[in-house]
Amino acid sequence: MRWSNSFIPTRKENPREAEFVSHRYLVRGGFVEQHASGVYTFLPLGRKVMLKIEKIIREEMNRIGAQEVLLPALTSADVWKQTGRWESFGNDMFKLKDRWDRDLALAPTHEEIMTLLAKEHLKSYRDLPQIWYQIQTKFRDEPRPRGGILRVREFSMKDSYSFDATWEGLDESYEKHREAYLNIFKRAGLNVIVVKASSGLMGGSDSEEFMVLSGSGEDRIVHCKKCGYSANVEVAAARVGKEVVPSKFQRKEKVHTPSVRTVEEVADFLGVEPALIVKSLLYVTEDGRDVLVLIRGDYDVSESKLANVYGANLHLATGEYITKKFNAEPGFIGPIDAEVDEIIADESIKNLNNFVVGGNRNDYHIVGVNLEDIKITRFVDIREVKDGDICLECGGELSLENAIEVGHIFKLGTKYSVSLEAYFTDKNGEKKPIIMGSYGIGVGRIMAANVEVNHDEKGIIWPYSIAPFEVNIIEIDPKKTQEETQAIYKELKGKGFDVIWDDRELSAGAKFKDAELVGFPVNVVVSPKKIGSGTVELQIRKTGEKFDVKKEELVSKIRSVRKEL
RNA sequence: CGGGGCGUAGCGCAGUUUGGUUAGCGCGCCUGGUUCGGGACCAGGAGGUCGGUGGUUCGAAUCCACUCGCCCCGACCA
Repeated sequence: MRWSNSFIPTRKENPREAEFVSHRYLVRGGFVEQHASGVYTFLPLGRKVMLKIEKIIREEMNRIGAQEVLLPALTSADVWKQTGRWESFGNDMFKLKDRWDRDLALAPTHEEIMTLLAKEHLKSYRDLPQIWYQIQTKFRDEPRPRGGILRVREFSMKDSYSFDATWEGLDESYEKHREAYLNIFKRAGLNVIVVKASSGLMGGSDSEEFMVLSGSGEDRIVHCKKCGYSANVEVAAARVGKEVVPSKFQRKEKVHTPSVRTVEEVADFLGVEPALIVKSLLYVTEDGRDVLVLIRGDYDVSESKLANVYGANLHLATGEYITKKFNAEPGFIGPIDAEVDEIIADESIKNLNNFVVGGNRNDYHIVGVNLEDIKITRFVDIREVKDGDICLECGGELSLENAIEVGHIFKLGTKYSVSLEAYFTDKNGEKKPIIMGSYGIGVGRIMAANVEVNHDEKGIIWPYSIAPFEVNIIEIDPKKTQEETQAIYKELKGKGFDVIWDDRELSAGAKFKDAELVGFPVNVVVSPKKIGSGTVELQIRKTGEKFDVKKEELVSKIRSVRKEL
């Protein structure tokens, strides 16, 4: 491809709205352009990168015996209603009506549609196992799109689904995907860590996420440097890190604490550490039961963990509700004599003695309280892990880091096959629900995460495998070296390199800047001076190395150097 | 949904506080010429319903109301 004939609209300046590195560079490099909030156009370079990522994905999926299909994006509402996700997705799903006033949805994922296909055709244990996948556009009406292409409302996703007759079979399909995913991310130039995750709206038992560590990520993951334990903070478990100094309160008594509400204020006022305060939070379950949740003052409740105990639709009670129920404002409520349906406690308060709780009366707290003073129904782990907590596996110290989720795999089990009645007949003639898994990769996320991780102040540094072009020929003075450059271009093309030839009538500096911004891994500089003696210059984007190479050795040199890129 | 910020030429911005002739600057674009190893130079040129609607005023990019769009933070942690 000659650059002079290409559509590569690079820009010198950052777009006004772009704050994330990947957003800035992908727009400035002419890869993508914004159409609306969370909706992007892919320009030729962006499209090329996406296709290269897809090629890697297809190769690795095919390698585990998966077969590619393409399901509709425009779907009828019925299936979603059958599995309950018409409601549970709620506003996250783009819903529309056709001219007959029938409900339709733009699919945010495809468990339902894929299960229907399986139901239709997988009737016998002899038909199993199967793995089907597609690479397709998904639509999710995100409450807040973010970071350019990192969180969008229309995006390309590789999703696959496994269908097995046995639980062992599911384990195998899951393992195959896990391996394939590790290969895919590695080949696409990403270091991922696999973390235990919450399965959320997908349902099912086990799930793991593939995470790329990056400050721009919106997920928080817990990581143990000693043993490698990793989990999304939504599900991570740990031992409390900091022990509490013995309490100075020797007996239980009510203390006047005027206008002292938050844990920090109470701790300050009483002259104790926040860990000695037991926070009381009132939650209301889906069926309207009041649950008082107790947790050590220096910790936060993890609502995703709580949701795993009580179901997704649990919510924190409003201030008015609390005031009405307790006759005390939030900030002064506590577990002693509380009239609620259940009191549960996080394990963090198990070893506390003579601690402080709200007095269930405005401007009062109770000090010197012990566990036997409270009617706790059960202890559960509902605490969000903090930096410095202790690893349950090895006793090492845990740290929290931000990460971008690029893949997620689920053992779904029979949730969808049961609700959509996808049964097969086993060896003994018995009808059984197909056992399923579902597995997703965000194609655009791979692209964006790559830029977040691989860049410098000059621009993007693409890994060789997914670069928009592998080699860029920078011609310093197009009028003087046309024939020689064309010969080099043809040779590289002939040897199978994906190469672009920057033949534009621009100053050398401008071409270098563009090359660095767009991020070609290998640049070949052809100048009148050097070509006379039969040499060209090679520039390696990743290392910044520059060195002269004889024309005849160019191909072999690039071949040897690309292995490192 | 709550909070904050922004919308002026293709892109990035100034001008808005304190209303006043033809709305500026840089980059990009077009024409001609000179250049050609780090975003070249000279000369000439094109390009704007100042997000939209309504209002105040002799007069609105500027003031008021409504509205559309975009970005960032947060979404009840007592």
